[in-house]
Order: sequence, then C-alpha cells, then structure tokens
Amino acid sequence: MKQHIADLISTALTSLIENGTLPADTQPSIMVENTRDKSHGDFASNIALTLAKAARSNPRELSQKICAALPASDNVEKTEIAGPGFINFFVSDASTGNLIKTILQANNRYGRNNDGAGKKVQIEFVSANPTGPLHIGHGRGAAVGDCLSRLMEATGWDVTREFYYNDAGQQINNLALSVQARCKGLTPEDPSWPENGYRGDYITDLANSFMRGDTVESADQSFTGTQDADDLEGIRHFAVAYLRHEQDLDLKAFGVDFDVYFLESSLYNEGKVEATVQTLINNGFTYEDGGALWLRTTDFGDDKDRVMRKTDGGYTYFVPDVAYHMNKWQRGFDKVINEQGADHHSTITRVRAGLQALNAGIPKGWPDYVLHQMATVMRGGEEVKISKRAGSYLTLRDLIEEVGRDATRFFLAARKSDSHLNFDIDLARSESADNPVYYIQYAHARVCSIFRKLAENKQQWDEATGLQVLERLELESEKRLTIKLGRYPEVVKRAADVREPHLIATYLYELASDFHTYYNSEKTLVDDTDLRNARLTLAVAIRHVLANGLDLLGVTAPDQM
RNA sequence: GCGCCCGUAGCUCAAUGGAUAGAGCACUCGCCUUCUAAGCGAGCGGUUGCAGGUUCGACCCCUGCCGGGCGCGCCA
Repeated sequence: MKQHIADLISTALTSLIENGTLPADTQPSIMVENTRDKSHGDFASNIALTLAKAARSNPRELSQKICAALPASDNVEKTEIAGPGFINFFVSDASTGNLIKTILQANNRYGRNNDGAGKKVQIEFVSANPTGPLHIGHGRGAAVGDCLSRLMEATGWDVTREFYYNDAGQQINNLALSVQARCKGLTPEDPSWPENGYRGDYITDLANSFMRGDTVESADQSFTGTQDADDLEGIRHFAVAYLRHEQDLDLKAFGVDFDVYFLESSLYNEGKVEATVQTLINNGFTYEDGGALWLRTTDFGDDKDRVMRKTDGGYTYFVPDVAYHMNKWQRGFDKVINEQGADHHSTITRVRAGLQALNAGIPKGWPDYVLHQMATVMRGGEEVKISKRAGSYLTLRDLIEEVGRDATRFFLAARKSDSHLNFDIDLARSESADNPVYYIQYAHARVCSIFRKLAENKQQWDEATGLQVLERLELESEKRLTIKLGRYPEVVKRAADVREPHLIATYLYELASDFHTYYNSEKTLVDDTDLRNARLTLAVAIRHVLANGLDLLGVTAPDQM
C-alpha cells in the first residue's frame, strides 16, 4: 500500500515537472509514512515539504497541486492537506479487502521478502568458552542472535549459525586444574587449591563424572573419563566435552541450534595460526620489542599496538581470532555478522586491524558486529551477582525452568540490544501473567478459540467464502486493524536491515493490543452470516501475522492457554 | 585520562527526522447470565539529563558539558 501511494505521487510529480511547476532536475525521494492519529488519515507524505523550496512555492500550495495531479486509485478514497503541508491519504474499503486476501494467500510466508536473494550470511553468536554453564548474558546473545538469524532467513538470506569456542589456552588449563583438584578431593579452602581455580558446584559434578568413567557427548565431540586423577590431559578433554554437553542442553532448552561449532584448537592444529603470523610478518606490520612480537594495529586505527607472541612463546588470543576471521572470509560468505557482548567491543578494532594487515583484500569495516549490553538479573529487589570463580551462579537453564522458555526468549529479545537490560526474575516468575509474551500469545489463542466456538455452534467458515464478503468489514476499527497487518512486512524488513529484532516484539504487542480491543468491542460470531464470515477472515489474517511474528522470535503460538 | 553504549512518566521500557512523545507495572474508578477477564475502558502521571547548533520540523543528526554501565593485560 505504501509503495502504491508512492507510485501515485511519483506519477503526479512527473506531470508537474512536465508542466513546469517543478524544475526539470527535481530528484524527489518520496517518503510515505504511517500516521499515528487517525484524523491524519491512514498514510501521509511530506513530499511537498521537501520540494517546496525547489518549486519556489509554499508547501501547502504545492500539496494542492500534487493532489490535483494524483491519478485515481481504487485503494485511495480521498486525500487531505494538513498542517504545514502534509498530504494525508485515506484508504478505501476495497484496499482493506485486498490486503486481507494477500495475507491469506501468502499464509506463513506473509511478511517475508527476498532482499537477501539467496546470498550467504554467517552469524556467529553465543561463542561461550567451555568453562561453565551458560548464564543470562549468553542467553541474551542466544536470543538476539537466533532472532537475527530468523530475520535474515525471512528476508531471503542463506544463514549459517556458528558457535566458536576456545578449547585451548590458559582458562582451559585453569578449568582442568580445578577439576583435577576436585578429583583429588581438594576443596577451595585447601592451601593447595589452584590459584584462579573455578569453584562452582558444577566442577564437583564434573570431577565425579570423570572419576565414574562416564562418556559425555556434545554436538561436536565425545569423550570418556579415564578415571585417573593424574591424567591432566584426559581431564582437560573430558571437561571441555562435558561442559559443551551442558551448554548443548542449555541451548536445546532455549530452542537454539547451530550449524557449525568451530574449535579454536583446530586453527592451531591446521597451522592457520602460524600461517597468519607469518603473513603479518611478511607484510611488514610487525616488530619485536621486549622479547615479544607486536603487530602495528595503530596503522589501522587502534589506540595502541598489540602483542601477538608473548615472551613465553605463546600467542595472545587475538592472533587465533584474526586467523578465524580470515577463515570466515575464505569460506566465501557474502556477509558475516558477529553478535557478542559489549564487554568485548574492543576486539572489533583489533580484529579488523589484523585482517587489514593481511592484505587479503578484505573491506575495511568487515565484518559486521551486533553488540548486546549487559543484562542484570534482579531477585528480591537486589542484583544477583554472577561469578564463575566465586561459585555464585544463575544459569540460563535455571532461568528457563523458573520463567519458561517463551517468556525468557521474548524478554531477552524484546529490548533494544544496545541498552542495558533488567531481568526481574520475581516479576517474570510470580506475576507471569503480566509478561507481555502471554499477552501476545493470548491474542493468538483467542482467535483459535473463536474457531473452536464456531465448530461448537455447528457453523462453517472457509477461505473462499470469506474472501467474497470482505466488503462487510465497514468499521473503522476493522480498517485500522487491517492497516496494522499491512505494516508487518515493512517491520520485518526494517528489523532485518537495521538488525533490531526487538522491533518485531514491539509490533506484535501493538497488534495484540489492537486485537484485544476489537475483540472486546465487536463480537465475531454474529448471526449475520456474511458479516460473521468477513470477521472470521480478518481473524485468520491476524492469526497468521501473530504466528509468523512469534516464529521470528522463536516463541510458540499456542492454540489455547 | 581515552574508547564504545546508555540517559524518555515513581519503576521497567517503546517511539522509520514529522503533526498532541506512547505502553505495561504501581495508584484511583468502572466492565464477566454474551466468542477464554492471561482481557477491555476511564483517570493519574513528562521542561525526552543540561546547553548550544543543523533543519520547514529534533527523543532521534552535530558540538560541548553532567550522570551511569562496559572496556582500556604479554587474560579470553
């Protein structure tokens, strides 16, 4: 509808250019907006405001000329000029019917588009290291990353969801030493407990499992405990597999799947880290200082140079990071998006600098990043502090069990990701009815309920019949609801374009609210057969949009509640 | 000190550069012999942190302050 109106305006402008009202070199960018106030019609354009100067006319006069030149359309009932020179469009009843027909025909594809044209996008998210179970921060990453993935799929992209994790390095040593200490019966109070050891209860569970000789399987590996407390290498492998398995359970409970699990260790094993270092040296961006090898990342906008190889000969984490992203580049994705916590934002400059220094033809701003800010968990009016080392822990699975998967996903994805998030666990749990996700799901269930009642009444509805009588939707509320449904595709497009999944949640809440209001004021199952069928058809369209939108959020659309 | 993010109603949050800044919670008051009251309606509540600037028009863009979070390691 928006596009249709823009086309009408475009035609009008062309004729105004021909008759000399507008200069021949006019380059209009036509914007059609949704109105907030229904007295402003259904859609509005500011075109006259932007062209008034070029036309040497005042905006209201120009608006009148544009309106006079607009071609006739079945979908537009009338136009009005308002305020400083807005052109307000009032859509016709016929356009309402046309839109509902479109939605029913598109069904679960309504709202999707093909902007991505089948191109490949890789989205990396969560990427938690296997040193403990997932917490709410990972949960936010999982919710945002997965919704973003769904949005990209809905807009025609071929999406690869990827999880990268560090299965080598110092913190894995700490993990292995902590488990080994537990295997030997030590406690954190013991003088010989490893420095920087992990104290959480899950370490004890892990140690017991290892000593029992359990076999653990995760999405990408499997390992059996050797029951030998002196086998540090075995403990290391077992611990990684065990915690990856735990994370798999967390993600499964959350309804998030990955296509690829990428191990940092594979970069070492396949010589990718060495090769990256060699290329950087060959390209002349490195130097030795104080026994370490440095990369001149300041050549690429970093505020200080970075150590690549430490005096002890080991590489800093950032080298495999660069090697990993080089690998992504070589895999030929059209677009790469990294979703990660804002506490790692400083890696962005570094990784991009390293990639530039490889002289591989990688664009400067590559790859894209979507950051999410911290999430604070509140319980009993106080912040729940999370610390792996201290052992105070609230896992993502705890949250899901307490609050429910749908509510947790919705809550974590429904807020703009670059704002801090307050997750009030008491509110989400004890007053779950206040949670917006139930409000939206209830709207969906209500539509289903109407159809159950229809069957009870031994009445029928079918799509073909319904589509014949849509002109019976004469109420203003029905027209406004339909226009809201018509906005859905543009919301999906925008959410994908600007990578803000929360826009879907906001839209769905508004739609649910409009529907609840309508439901309370107008009865659907009226005696008048045609009117009943028309309203049922509208209800089906609403159900489609609610279900499609909830699906993008990874939230279920229940038939009854 | 430097970098990134945030600052909107008592609280939690919305708002493609558009017209009178919106919801929920809380508080006050109404609506269930009628399709699920997990709902609806009405009221209360604002100098969008402050000051400039750009624009026909700014919560939104620019500059400078103030306040908060995060990051500034030869940890990841």
